[in-house]
Amino acid sequence: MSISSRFSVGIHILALIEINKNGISTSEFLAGSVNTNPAVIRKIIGMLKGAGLVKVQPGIAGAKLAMKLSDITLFDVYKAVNVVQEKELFSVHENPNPDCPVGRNIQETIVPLFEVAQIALEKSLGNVSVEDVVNDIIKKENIS
Amino acid sequence: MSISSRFSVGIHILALIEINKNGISTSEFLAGSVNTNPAVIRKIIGMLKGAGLVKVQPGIAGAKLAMKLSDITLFDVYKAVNVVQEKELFSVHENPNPDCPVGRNIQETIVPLFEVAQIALEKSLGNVSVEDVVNDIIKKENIS
DNA sequence: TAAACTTGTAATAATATTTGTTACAGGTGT
DNA sequence: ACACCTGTAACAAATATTATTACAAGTTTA
Ligand code: FES
Ligand code: FES
Repeated sequence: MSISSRFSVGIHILALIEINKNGISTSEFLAGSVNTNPAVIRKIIGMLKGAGLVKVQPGIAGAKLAMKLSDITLFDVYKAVNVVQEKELFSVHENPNPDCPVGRNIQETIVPLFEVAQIALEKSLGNVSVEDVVNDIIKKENIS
Repeated sequence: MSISSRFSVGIHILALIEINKNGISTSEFLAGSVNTNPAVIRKIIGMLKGAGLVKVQPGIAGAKLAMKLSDITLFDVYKAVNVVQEKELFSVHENPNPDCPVGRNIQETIVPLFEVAQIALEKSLGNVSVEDVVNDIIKKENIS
């Protein structure tokens, strides 16, 4: 199992809008960089827009950032593109046997533990901004 | 996306072997409690055995614990059942465009950040033992 | 106003992953 | 010999992910 690449693509999109800020970032342009279909990009941009991270308008070419990149954390992107439902990073087997002491309690016991772990993950994502990502890309470009 | 329930089933199996320690925990017995097919249980038990968490022998009915439950953390189970590959909790889109400054750097930039988050998750799982799970189940049973 | 281009969105297809099922070889104990 | 178990592989079914195609509706510009 792996968390959908929608997340990494979302980060990619935001970073590229920034780096291409003097140009026009259409879904086709972005798709060329990510190497996927423009419709995929439009769907993800729609999600980023829903979360207030970008501005786009039907008919008008190009997406723009709606916030400072330093205010957008990876956690914001992660939530925006909806790759993991709340409390559902780990799936738990359904319908355990209610006649078994373990079966009738395992879910209630395990779910909160899984939740703590999920929150630890998400907290970590919250410590990094997309600006950090862009700066790292710029640094890597300058060195090489 | 969700992490395979093999993980929760693995925890369930260990807990049930403990609670049924005076009985014989065959794959059929365990399957009845988890509510799945015995072959699924045998496959998972095989993984737990590979990690040294349980003892089973071909032909001999029943699985036994190979370690003290207090020494088995949820992280141990998680690794044993192989629900997430190392560094691959998050998938990253492949083949980004090497002619784009973002495309040619995004992977190298993002992967370490994802890794930090994954480790935070795993560290959290390492803080809880299967014994804690069993104790919680027992507590819940006694109250109700 | 028409043509050219865009976004938003849905329907569909292709692919991959997860889970369950069936079957059976080979081990063990009665 | 028989009944029972584990280990394992092959297969099937159910889900989820990603890509593709198509088109309505908005915008620009010529
Ligand atoms: S059914 Fe999950 S522990 Fe018994
Ligand atoms: S950022 Fe992923 S291809 Fe440009």
